[in-house]
Amino acid sequence: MDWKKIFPQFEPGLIEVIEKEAVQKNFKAGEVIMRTGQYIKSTALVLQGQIKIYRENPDGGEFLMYYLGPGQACAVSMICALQSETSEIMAKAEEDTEVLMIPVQLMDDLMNKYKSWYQFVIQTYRSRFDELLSVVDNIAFHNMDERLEFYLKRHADKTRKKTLELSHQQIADDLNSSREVISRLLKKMEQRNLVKLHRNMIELL
Amino acid sequence: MDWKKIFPQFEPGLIEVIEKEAVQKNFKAGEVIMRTGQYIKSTALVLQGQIKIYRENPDGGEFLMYYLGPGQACAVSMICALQSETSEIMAKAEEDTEVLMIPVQLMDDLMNKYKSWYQFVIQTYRSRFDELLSVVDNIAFHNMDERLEFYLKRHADKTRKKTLELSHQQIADDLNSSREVISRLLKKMEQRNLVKLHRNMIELL
DNA sequence: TAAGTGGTGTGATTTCTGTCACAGTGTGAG
DNA sequence: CTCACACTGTGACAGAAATCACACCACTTA
Repeated sequence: MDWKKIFPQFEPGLIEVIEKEAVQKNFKAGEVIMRTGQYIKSTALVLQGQIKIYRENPDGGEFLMYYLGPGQACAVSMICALQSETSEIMAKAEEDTEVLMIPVQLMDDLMNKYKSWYQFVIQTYRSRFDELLSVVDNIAFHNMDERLEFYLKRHADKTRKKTLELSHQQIADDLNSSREVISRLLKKMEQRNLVKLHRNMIELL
Repeated sequence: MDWKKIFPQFEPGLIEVIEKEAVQKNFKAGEVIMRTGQYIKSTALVLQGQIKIYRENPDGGEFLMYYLGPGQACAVSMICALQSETSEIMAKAEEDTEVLMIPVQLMDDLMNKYKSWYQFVIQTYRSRFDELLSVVDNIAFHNMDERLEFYLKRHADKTRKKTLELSHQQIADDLNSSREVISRLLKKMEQRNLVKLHRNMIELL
């Protein structure tokens, strides 16, 4: 896998260090990559696939915030002042996924030595921040029907498919809602000719 | 006003630049400091007072995300790749407030030259990010009664007063709810002996 | 083929929230 | 003092969403 093509902005020295220190890991679709509360040992650069980033509630719920695709990275793990910080978020593979794991001990050094890394971190933090702002918009200002439409469109975008292989229960979990509510809203969308419903599959029109 | 005491971590060279280039501004309580969509011309360092940061909805609503106090800074304005970016948020003075305005043109330069500035930016971004995560928690997992309690406690913390000078309408606006709902929930809190209600004032017990 | 499992459709009910309506009540301006 | 106005309390109602209950269907496995 030629990961250098996915991060073309990285400078030669940086590439060398990553080549030496980073480890590639693969995850199957559905696998949990990072749990809430777990110690952060490395930063993940996504090479292939899609990762979903969740916020978890102590008493049971989970809530999908955003996706990470090829060329993107987990913002939270890039700036760990302490070595012993724990994760505020949960990450799950949406598709089969390849990531490059870089030990957090290197972060400070990379930031100081490699301008291209520094810019990557800054840009990552900024775009994740903006994404969080739209998440807040979504739940603060919109009802479940609009949030569902947004969810389906985004999922189609990220997976580059118009037929979404999702059960109503999975959608309800991601939106922190309940299966019945989602089923009913989807039926309404079908009546408005926005989607066509099948078993374990939703077709966007 | 001796702002250097509020940012003791800044190194001498950085202090010199800020001294030369920054402008101090004062805002009265209630005044809007930055509007959504406005061009960002400078980054604000808070010296005194409290600033509330809002997310706005195109059709009317606003939603309080977090506060900025002395020693803190607006994360969004610190990393402006382009000179011509517009603000994604709205900022309003909660109390009478003093801020130091640093032109955004200097940002790149400061980041490269002054390690203490660089660390300040990184740390600012990180804490604002964490704060946004708890905002998401709040609205994704909690009902209005819990959100109201959180709101009151935080307001008391930030203003360092146990008697909050707020009308029910103001609270409703900050929570993107309605006055009647807040009135009723406050009454319930009063019955549970959590607060005592007065005109334009809420006493925390 | 029969039984079991997970996914889906749908009604009934309840809780939470937003909206409308309106009545008091404290405060400040004139 | 009195009038206007903003703030507060409350009832009635509507809609959104969660929950419970149950029927039905598609697919797998024995």
